[in-house]
Amino acid sequence: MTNGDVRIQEKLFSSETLGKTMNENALKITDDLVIEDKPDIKKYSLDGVLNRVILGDALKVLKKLTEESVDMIFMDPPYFLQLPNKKLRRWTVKTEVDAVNDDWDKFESFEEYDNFIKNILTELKRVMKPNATIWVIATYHSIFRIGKIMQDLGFWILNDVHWVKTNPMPNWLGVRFTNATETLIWAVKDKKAKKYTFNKEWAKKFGIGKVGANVWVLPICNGKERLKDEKGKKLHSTQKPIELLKRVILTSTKEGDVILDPVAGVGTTGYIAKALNRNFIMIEINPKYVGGIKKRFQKPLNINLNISQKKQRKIQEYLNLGE
Amino acid sequence: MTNGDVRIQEKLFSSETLGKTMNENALKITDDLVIEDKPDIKKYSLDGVLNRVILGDALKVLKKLTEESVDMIFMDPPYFLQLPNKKLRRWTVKTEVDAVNDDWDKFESFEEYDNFIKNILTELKRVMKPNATIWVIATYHSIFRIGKIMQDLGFWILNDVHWVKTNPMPNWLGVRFTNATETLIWAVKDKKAKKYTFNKEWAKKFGIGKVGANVWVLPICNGKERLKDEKGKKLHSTQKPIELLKRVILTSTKEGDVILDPVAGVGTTGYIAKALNRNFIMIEINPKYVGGIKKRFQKPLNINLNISQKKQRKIQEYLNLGE
DNA sequence: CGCTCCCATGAATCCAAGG
DNA sequence: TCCTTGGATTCATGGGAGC
Repeated sequence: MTNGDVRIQEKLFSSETLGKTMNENALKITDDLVIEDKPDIKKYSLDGVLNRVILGDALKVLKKLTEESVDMIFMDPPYFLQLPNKKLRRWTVKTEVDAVNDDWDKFESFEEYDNFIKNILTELKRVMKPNATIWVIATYHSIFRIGKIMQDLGFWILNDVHWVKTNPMPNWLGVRFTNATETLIWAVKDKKAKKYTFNKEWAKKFGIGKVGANVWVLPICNGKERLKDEKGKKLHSTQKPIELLKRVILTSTKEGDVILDPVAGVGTTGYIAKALNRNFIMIEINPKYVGGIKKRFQKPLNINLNISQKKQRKIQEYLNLGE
Repeated sequence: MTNGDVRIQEKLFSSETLGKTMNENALKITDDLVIEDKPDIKKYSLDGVLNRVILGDALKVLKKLTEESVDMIFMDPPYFLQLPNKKLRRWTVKTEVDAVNDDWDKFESFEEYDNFIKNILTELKRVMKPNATIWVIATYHSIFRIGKIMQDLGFWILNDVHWVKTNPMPNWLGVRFTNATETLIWAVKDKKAKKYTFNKEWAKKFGIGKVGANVWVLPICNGKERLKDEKGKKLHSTQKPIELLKRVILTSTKEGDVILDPVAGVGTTGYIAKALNRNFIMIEINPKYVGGIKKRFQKPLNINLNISQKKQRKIQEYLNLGE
């Protein structure tokens, strides 16, 4: 452990570690980690984008990627939160749009959102190898639309995996159940796809029960793991936990695989991919987030492969029913 | 407890009981419990169908029901499982999995399925009171389509509630995560609907954690609770657990409310509704299932309102992580 | 009657190879 | 594409036989 290393010590998830940090090559990557997409670039070779972050529009960049070139995709798209104050938070930019007519706006917004998802998924399907798999995560605000679009595009759903948060924001008003879950859809390109990667042993370790169930219990991203800006504010509003990506990657990829994240945010996917000896391709349009990724990649990471006894106790405690 | 009573003693869900069984009136209901729908019937009054099972096609019957007349709807539609033709064999005991193979779950295409769901939901929305709520349950095979259609029809989703089964059938070939969940969508008619019924105390009791989370852990329906035909085979391939309906009804209705189940199956919804002093309207097209309902209603039921210590231990045990 | 052992079974989009 | 068959992957639960 060299000076300046800031190892992410997930207190709740530490017992044994992989014993491998990102190697020198991985660290050198930071020099030319980012590629800026430009209109005059017509096509990207796989080698040209491997272990790179492409600063640019997801859809535009995806169209330039090589077909059947990636082994796994993780996508964490905008969630399309419709806020109750009659304003919509759009996924494109952080502007608030007045809802003049609720019905009209709802229809417009759904259609716009659906098209965005459909277009991205269409390109993602194109760049997937025949036996690649894809993960998409969202909450109930949009996961149903996404799943339906995926089925319509011919994706064959393998599982819905439910992330149960041990520390959700309680619903203080008491007007509905506390929303403590996010849903991940895991799918292959089409019904015929066989021999995709599925590491049963990891799945059994992560899922509750003894059968490797489609339910993962883990906390949201906070503490040292959470990236902050210069003002100490969180850099990204929905940064995903390392543990989540660890599970996704370990259950569905092999070492050396190519993992694509088209809406990378602060780059958790690529960061964990690298630490687990996978390759990544990330796309992100927001320079602020890309800056966060660059900073992040300067620091190696130990991934704790096992879940500690202490964490197990914490989770059990959380899951306790009744009084 | 009179002679001949067969009380369902859910061993795992007994500690305190409601102390009320279905009363004499409820039992008398069995005499004229079933109404057969006919083309010459143009309209049903609310009184005429209250606490009755209508033998007929869901869509046709729904069109004849009074608008804005029900407080809550529970729908358990076909899931469109699309199971493969070849049966799955257990290699140890040389038996085959008796998977769902009912005609009612067969559709030609997603389009046909979508239309089926959309048409029913449209009528359901019509008969809902302004502040009524609706529950729809399904698995990943179709829940995404259903949710998307609901949103498009203007339903406003309050929660997705995840039923985690303590005893799912394992994915023993190890090609995907064991599918241990079903998803319930809980929604109001539209975004404007307020003051719908939500009993926070029950929600907190049922959901895992201390915040009333949207995750319910309970076993599938089996044992004495499971209805059998004369050959001892399960009467309905997808009978829902009493405990599930108990939770749905207690969290989202008041005593005296009208609960509609348009695809009633063997009538768990109405049966539990009655035991909890609610009113029901059920629609079911299959005479075999309606026969099951009639038989079922001849026996009173105690609902155990609390979850026993023993069951709590069992659930915790199931949820234990790691080895 | 109680206990143990055995077996059946559950909303399952669960295999691969060869004819 | 359909069907058969070899091979070697599964857990919680409850009923019933047997002791």
